[in-house]
Amino acid sequence: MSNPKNLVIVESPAKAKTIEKFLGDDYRVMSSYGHIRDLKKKSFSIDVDHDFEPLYEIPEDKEQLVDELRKAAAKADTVWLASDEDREGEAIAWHLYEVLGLKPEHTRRIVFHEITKKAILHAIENPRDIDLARVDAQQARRVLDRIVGFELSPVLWKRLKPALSAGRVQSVAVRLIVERENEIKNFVSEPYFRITGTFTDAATGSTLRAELPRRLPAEKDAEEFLKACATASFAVKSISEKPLHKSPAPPFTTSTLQQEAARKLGFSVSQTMMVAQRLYENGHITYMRTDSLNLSDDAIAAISTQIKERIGEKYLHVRKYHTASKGAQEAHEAIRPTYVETETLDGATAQEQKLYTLIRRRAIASQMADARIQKTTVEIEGSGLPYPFAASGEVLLFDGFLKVYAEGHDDDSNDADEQQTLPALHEGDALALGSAEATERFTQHPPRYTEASLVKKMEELGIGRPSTYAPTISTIQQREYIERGEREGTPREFTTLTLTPAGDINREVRTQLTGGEKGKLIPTDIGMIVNDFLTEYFPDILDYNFTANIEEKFDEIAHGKLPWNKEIADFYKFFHPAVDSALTIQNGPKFGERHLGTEPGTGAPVSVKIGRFGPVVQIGDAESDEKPRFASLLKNQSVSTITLEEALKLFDFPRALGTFEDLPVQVGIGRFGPYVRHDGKYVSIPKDLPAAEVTLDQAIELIKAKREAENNKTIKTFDEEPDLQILNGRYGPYIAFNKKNYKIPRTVTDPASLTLEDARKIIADADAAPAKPRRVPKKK
DNA sequence: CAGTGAGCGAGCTTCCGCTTGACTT
Repeated sequence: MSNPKNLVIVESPAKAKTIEKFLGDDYRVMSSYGHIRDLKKKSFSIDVDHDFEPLYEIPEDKEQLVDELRKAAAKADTVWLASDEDREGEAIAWHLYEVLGLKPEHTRRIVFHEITKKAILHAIENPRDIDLARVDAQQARRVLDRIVGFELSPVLWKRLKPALSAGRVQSVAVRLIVERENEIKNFVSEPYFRITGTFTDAATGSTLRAELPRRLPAEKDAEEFLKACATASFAVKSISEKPLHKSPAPPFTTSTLQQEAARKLGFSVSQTMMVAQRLYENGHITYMRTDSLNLSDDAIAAISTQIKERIGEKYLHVRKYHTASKGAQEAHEAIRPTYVETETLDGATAQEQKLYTLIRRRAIASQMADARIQKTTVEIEGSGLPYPFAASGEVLLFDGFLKVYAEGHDDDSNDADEQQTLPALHEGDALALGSAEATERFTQHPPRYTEASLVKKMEELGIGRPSTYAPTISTIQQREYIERGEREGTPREFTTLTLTPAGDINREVRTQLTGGEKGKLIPTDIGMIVNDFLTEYFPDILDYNFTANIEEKFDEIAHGKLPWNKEIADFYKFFHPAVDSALTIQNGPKFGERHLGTEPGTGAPVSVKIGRFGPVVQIGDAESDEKPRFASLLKNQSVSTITLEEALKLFDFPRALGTFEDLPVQVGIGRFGPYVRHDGKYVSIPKDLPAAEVTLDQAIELIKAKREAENNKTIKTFDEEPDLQILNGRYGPYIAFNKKNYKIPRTVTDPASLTLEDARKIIADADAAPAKPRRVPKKK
């Protein structure tokens, strides 16, 4: 192997591979894989008494890498530190410099914001020194986060429950979700009526839909209005036309990619990042953790060619986008395809192809012309009616960027009026009413956050970075501060009034599903109580503007106007005393504890609070002679809403119901919720059946159903291979073998017909298939 | 995904931001 004179170090190995191609044999390109040194993992590692000096260490899993970098650096004449130009990148360069023992005369710091040959060569010709002020800003950021995290978390352990956590970013994310939930709880939904009608142009016979722009508050108003419609004569009162321009959205950043992939592809935030990572590693897209909207000149040129050749010259409109989001550091480009002309990826999974197509179309659309739309609004007046109807229609004059890409919307309301094309009309034209209907609607509470809309909000507030959005969301779920909702929605009745041709009102009550919570983020009891605690004792840290304000200080540090440890000292002066006072437990109830009353008979106090293992009801107290008794809350119960009656019922378990087949039947509550126990077997009680009210008959039903399922479980076994079974599971038939389960391909219509050879082949194919995508590690 | 089924506990837990593998559940 040749011995290159130059060593270039970048952060990402995929980037290293690309850059190596641009530089000649004289250059070796290696990757640092992000940070190579950090504060010690387990200890506080900040010397508060000596200017907050940080104690750094090389994490164990980085030692080998650092070793290799050291060796390569020793051999090279010049080491080029090419980490990103943001705060973290500058710090990485500095840590490399320190750890590798580099000398100024052999070291160059270079930066580039796009991975093009031109940009790299330009960077090599324009080296600079490490920007120590910027490094200090990073140290301040790092030290502040450690102080906040490692001083706040133990307060929670002591005051609420062990193993909880708090931090500058995660605690604010939880706060957003808790406060939204409180808004929803306090929201009073009010019904109103919306009137729609269809009209026919008396002259031409063409029809149009119109609606009353105002809501009518009560059913009787709606009814009166409809009745008046029956006898009214209608005519066009006015027509207004206005041209609209719609501009394309900028190319993707991490946060907008996560939002669109959620809306259009149904991906979770972490799923999007995993798929994007694969696309990046395979060279299909640029870096996926970015807050930049910038596209390189080369990319714009390639996209322009693509638009001119494939879509048409009049669709081209070159645009430069500038980042508006708070705290953006723009070390990279926006997310775009590396080769925009590539439409279909070879060997990509369906998910990869879908995400790639989304990225590609969005990037292309960002360089396309505005769409032009003619919007027409027609007012329709009815004689004797207090308010006119309005009909609106859109005509697409020029599709522009919409030809390739239209951005998704968050609102899941079904109020969105579909567009129609209006017939040609003139003022004064007489119209005949075809039908008219009043529909009851309800004012909507603000929507719960989804993962993606939470990311959007976090970005607006400047909390978190592209590399941390997905991990933060999984942290607050692992801590059980929030959970993803599972409910499909609850049915709600609404009234419709229809005007009949005879002029009568036809009243009908219908049902719709409302308030679906699938995938929405909902705070748990622990999340709410931790948030109450933190906002009470640490309002400054939980302030939505805390990060934005402190970022201004970091900027001053980065510009050399403020020593970093001075800033940290100022912060610590107010923060640490707050920690001390939050640690002091005053006498009285535990934080978040609610007293529900007393137990009938004994008179012992009954309270509910967060215990060592989560929400728990306690009867009695430690001071009395009787030992207190405990019972955990059920999944659907909450510390804030549980009643004394419900709490007492939890102590009825395990409850004997009687006997079945001469053996006792019991109802108990286990780790996974309520269950029926009989003959050494357990049967889960369905969620919609209150465990406290299960009767013996119901329990026997459940036991029989379980037996039935057991009987149907085995589809086929093989004498030659007893370990291999074809079974019927909750999700259909599957093959069980060696403690592992295998999906049966859809092409097999009758699993019972599978032979041992068939089954073995399915197993072999599954084992040979590429490793399954990594799953988010579960909490231990 | 494919099944589970305590107990209020003695030695732990925790931050944010950079970046990818190496583990078998």
